[in-house]
Amino acid sequence: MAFTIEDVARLAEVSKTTVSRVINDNSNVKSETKVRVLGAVRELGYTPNSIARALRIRKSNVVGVIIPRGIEYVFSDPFFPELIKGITTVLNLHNLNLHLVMSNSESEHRQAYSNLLKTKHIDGVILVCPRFDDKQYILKLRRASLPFVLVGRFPLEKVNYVGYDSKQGACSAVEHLIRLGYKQIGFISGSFDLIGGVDRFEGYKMALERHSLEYDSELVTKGDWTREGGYEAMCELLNKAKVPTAVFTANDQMAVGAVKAIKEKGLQIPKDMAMVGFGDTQLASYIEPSLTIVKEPTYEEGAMAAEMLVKLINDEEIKEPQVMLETKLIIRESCGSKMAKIMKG
Amino acid sequence: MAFTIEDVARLAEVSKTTVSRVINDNSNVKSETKVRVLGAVRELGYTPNSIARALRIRKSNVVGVIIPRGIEYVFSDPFFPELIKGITTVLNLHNLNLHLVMSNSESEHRQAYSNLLKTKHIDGVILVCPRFDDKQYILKLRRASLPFVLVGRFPLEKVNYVGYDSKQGACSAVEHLIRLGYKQIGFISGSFDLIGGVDRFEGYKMALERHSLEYDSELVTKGDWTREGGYEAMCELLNKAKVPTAVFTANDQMAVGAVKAIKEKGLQIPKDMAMVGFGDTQLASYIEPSLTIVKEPTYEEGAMAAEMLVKLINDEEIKEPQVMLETKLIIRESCGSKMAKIMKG
DNA sequence: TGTGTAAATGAAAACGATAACAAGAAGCCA
DNA sequence: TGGCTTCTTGTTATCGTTTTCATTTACACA
Repeated sequence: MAFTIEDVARLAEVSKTTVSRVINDNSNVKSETKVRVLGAVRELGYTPNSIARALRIRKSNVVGVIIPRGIEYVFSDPFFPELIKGITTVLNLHNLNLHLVMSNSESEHRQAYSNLLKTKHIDGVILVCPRFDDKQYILKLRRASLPFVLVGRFPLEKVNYVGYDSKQGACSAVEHLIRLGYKQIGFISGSFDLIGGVDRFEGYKMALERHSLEYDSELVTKGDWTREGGYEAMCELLNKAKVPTAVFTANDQMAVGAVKAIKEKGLQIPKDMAMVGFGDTQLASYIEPSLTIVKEPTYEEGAMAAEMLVKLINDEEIKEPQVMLETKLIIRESCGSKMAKIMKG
Repeated sequence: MAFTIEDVARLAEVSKTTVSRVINDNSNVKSETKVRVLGAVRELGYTPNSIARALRIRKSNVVGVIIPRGIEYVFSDPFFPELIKGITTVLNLHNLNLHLVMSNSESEHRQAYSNLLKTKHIDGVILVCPRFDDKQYILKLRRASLPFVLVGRFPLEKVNYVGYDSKQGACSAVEHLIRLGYKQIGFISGSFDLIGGVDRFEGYKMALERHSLEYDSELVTKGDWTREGGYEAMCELLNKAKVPTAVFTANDQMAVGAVKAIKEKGLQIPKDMAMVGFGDTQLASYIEPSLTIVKEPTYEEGAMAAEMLVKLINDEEIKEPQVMLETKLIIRESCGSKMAKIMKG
């Protein structure tokens, strides 16, 4: 069996308390004793039992990360790994462990939540990509007075989150098209159960408004974040009386589907139809033509969310409880902007 | 503060022991008492403190999943999410929690391991994609007599793993090309610090041998799993005196890079150069032409590894400690096999 | 009615650590 | 030397469960 603090104490001929002191704060222990204790620790290969410690100090050094059910369709490409990497990097720095909760159905999701709240073995929670209907769960977290941070903006007072400015990002994408001279700009939206879906739509409208272009619902189709959805949405747009000359899609997956539809129709990108996507998938840079996109700061989101949670757990003050990161427009071939640049120059 | 078993006991006017019995095994409790206890549990919204329980029963219901350092380059696309999904689905079924360890450097990796082994708060470990030099850690796990399962084949006696047959998969890819009539088949390998890198190379050679084609080192270049590496490796192949008419790449990322090199050279796929990749990335299906690939059974790997670990933890017998899953050849456009099929028919 | 067995319950110990408190040793100053 | 403070150490309680063991109650049977 593994050795306990008692074994160390016996070997070093001191009390458990002294051993504990040496291991933890080192306060007021004669250096001679300290040496003896550390020697015993080394000799036995002792490490504290983290569970016993967690029970006593009421702190487990574990944070839960909840990935919502059925979220795969948003997890285009490197989102998930990137986010987790951002989170773990920070957690590792603080010697915190990551407890990953991934649920594949609504009922699993509900159960995961209540387990997390009730079993009391978690110091805090990071909730990834909350949907509107996660509000109930978020309120539960709050009532349980468990520190938590959302990854993704959420429209609730005084809730801590790290998000990126989807609306602004979408707006900049559309403005990019407008600057290039496009006027009939279509939009393939995502679903509206995700905050990002709504924000991107608003960003689209904001850009139009800023440049005094009229919003025309004929140019807008609702997608569902998937490639197939993007394909169908684009087909729909192409069959309308008023066909856009440029399209902004709410994510990359749909953009890829849309590209397929455009090509099948015999149209060329960007000559006949310019495109901007949203996301940070490899896909976007590898299809032909490579897609101009609005890039999400995924790694940073994860890292900052983790940092914020660490502060919450340590009862430090949060200066900025609602962080909005900037998106970045990555210009590639799908808008013909290189040509445009030459024209400008 | 949260309620404890003592509060429930007081409310139900029984002892803690009885409450514990009701919650756990239900043995020998009068149904009348049981009702009273359950009522108290509900009234207080009591759930057991999992840490206290873990301390007492020496079982935490947590399994660690270790993702090696610097592995991103192997994590083409949906590998990581798919694998984790496979793992969590099974763990959820058994009410086990997932503790994710992701290390971004060798030192973090080493530390993560020793933490995991020492802090004794974990019932078992799943180690993803072990590299050859992980052997030391694997031996440590074994010495600690902590149940563990590897995801990915590992050449060590009596070690439990779930892998897929990389060699056979590679072989079938190359045989596919051979069947289509290609004789000068090039190979862009991965690095050899991963077992899969070696296996794929062997599969390549095995296919040649089976069909009495001579192995020619002129047709082989070493890549590094990345797109850039694939690009450069392909350039190298194209500049040799003896240029292959078909190429098998050890993963998709490199295939994509290779495609780029081929196109830049003005060659057409599959007319001038056929291609087969390895992996299960979206990328492969979306570049032009879509890539024929050998698909890894990622979800299944995760699920089966988790199942095996659960059995190990429960001291059940493992009938098959070393599972090799089958890969699947997905035929798309990059080999011109449609034409070939017509010719056959 | 007494006896033996099974069912139902509870008291106390244990899991392995830390915290609160107490107390002895040592140093300082008058 | 006595009294005070500071340093160092140990004893005991505690975190919230489960387990062991003992005890009480219920029931069947002679």
